[in-house]
Order: sequence, then structure tokens, then C-alpha cells
Amino acid sequence: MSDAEIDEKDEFDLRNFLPFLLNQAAEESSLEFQGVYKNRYGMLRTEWRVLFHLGIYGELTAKEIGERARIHKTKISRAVAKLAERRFLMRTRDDLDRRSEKLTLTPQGLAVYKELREVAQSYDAQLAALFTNGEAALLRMMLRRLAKME
Amino acid sequence: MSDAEIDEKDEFDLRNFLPFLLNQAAEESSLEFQGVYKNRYGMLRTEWRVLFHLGIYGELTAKEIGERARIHKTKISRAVAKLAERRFLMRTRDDLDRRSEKLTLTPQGLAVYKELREVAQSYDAQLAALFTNGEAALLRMMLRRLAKME
DNA sequence: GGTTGTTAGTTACAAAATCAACTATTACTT
DNA sequence: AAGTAATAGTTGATTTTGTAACTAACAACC
Repeated sequence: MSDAEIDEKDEFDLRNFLPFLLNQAAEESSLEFQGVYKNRYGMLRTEWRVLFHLGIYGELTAKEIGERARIHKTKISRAVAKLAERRFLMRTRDDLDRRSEKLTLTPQGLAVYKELREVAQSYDAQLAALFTNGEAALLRMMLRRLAKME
Repeated sequence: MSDAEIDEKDEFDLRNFLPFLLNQAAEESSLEFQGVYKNRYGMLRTEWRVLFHLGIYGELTAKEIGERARIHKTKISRAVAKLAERRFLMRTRDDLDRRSEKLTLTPQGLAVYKELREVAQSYDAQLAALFTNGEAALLRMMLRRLAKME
């Protein structure tokens, strides 16, 4: 085997490449939770995110949700339309700026949010249980930094 | 404010929910690298992954790549077709099992892989520099566990 | 050796994401 | 106040993904 050929066998390991690892972990960890909101409520990923934002923070505009979760406005727009159609949220024009509308969950939307929150919390606990408390806390911190959320 | 209303203000924090955090971090961390393979080579995510698998491991079948990276066979099929069209890889029927074909990079494919690998390595280093060496190593380990890669 | 079941990979159709252009409203500039 | 630019959100066209059905080759069983 020549030196050139040895060179081909490189040491780069995909299984250590952070963007790849993050994607694999994100995809894998989304699966179980996705099963719930998708099969049980016919929801899409952006939809539960919007629902959660409203459930957690109360009244928000589409723009605000988009900024917080870094979701493009067309995605938000379509998710909001679907959630409104299913009577999970209500839109009211903002009288101070009539271009935007304030979004709030309906009682049904809130009920669904609360159910999903339960599932989310226990799933999160299940994932965190793979590590010690300190490790899990560190992981969350590191992910927030990678996500430029801090 | 009634107890019921106080109850609505819940302590669930999306910014700590692992599937959400993982997704945000994955998306954010993919951006810069995506810019390179997308703008420079008109490649899609699945395509660079296939390219990398072949660059790193040498000859593989579509099925093997799919298993290693947990990518669905239709995605692989299309990625392989595009890479073949651009002469980045070659397909040769496996004579022992003529259903499958062995995939290998062409010299051009290998050249592109090497360029992308450079970018990937320096980008990875840049991300890892957000943490201490020990933290980064722990992060990779935790992500592999979450991705069920170990 | 023919029937039935599996497997590798492709293709067709439906669902969803992306990108650009659009409407309506507000903000800025003069 | 008119004209221009900017912003919130929507819509339509294109691209990409996901799902299911398909072809071709192999395996197992009687």
C-alpha cells in the first residue's frame, strides 16, 4: 500500500462532527414526542411550537413567535392558520398597529397545550435520565449556547 | 388574581426542553456548513452525508449508508442519483447480489469530499471552541447517546 | 422446481418546506 | 400632506420530503 493510499484512509469521524451529531440527536429525540402531537392531534412541528409559545407566554404576535423560535414567517403564518381553523387559537387585530394580530389560545387550545406539556415534561425527564443531573444541566447550557439562545 | 389564573402561568420552559433545544442547536449549527455545500456545490443535506460516508469509509451500498446514518432509502436513492449525475460517484452492480450496487467516489467526488472535509473540520473546531476540551468531549458523548449511536 | 416471502432500490403521488411576489398598514422624509 | 421606504402577514410557484406501491433479484420452503 502506497503512502497516497494510506492518506485516503482519513481520520475524520462523522460520528464526532458536531453538526451531524446534533442533527442525529435532534431527529432521534423528536421522534417519540412527534408521535404524540402528530398522531393524536394531527399537528405539525411548527404547530406545536406555536401552541407552546402561546401556552407558556400568553398573548404573542406571529412575529414575536418567529423571533423567539427562529421560525420563518411563512411557516408561522400557515401554522397559525391551521391552529385557528381547529379553534386552538384566536386572532385579534392589534388596534395600535393594525398590520399585526395578537394571538391567544382558546380554552380548547389551552387544554391541548396542557396535555402536550405533560407528555413533553415526562419525555424530557426520560431523556435527561440518560445522564447525571449535573451532566444534563451542562448539556442544556451547551445547547443553548450552540443555539445562540443566551 | 385567582388561583386558577396563577396556575396558568406555568413553569414549563421551552428553552430547557431537550427536543426543542436540540433542534435549535442543530439548525443553528448546520447553517454555516450548509452555506458551503449548498452554495458552493449545489448539494443537499443528504447528498453531503452520502458523499462523506463514501469519502470516509470507501465502498458502500445505499443500504449500508442508510443504516449508518438512519436515512430513509428513498432519500438515499435520490441523493445517489444526483451525485452520480454530477459524476461525484460511480455505481457498480454487486455480482454476488445483483439487487444492490456498490458505490464509490470518483476522483472528482473525492476532491470535493476533501474540500468539504476541510471546511467541516475547521467549523467543528470553531464550535468546540465554545467549550473547554472536556466539555466538548462530554457533549459529543451525550449526543451520541441521545442519537442512539452507541 | 414452483410458490411464497424478503430485500435493494426506484418511482409516482401527496404533503410540506422554501422562496418570491404581493397586500395592507405604518414610519420616515421632505 | 405626498411620496418613499419599511413592516406584518399572506399567497402562489417551485423544490424537497414522505408514503405507498412497484420492479427485480434473491431466499426458503414444500
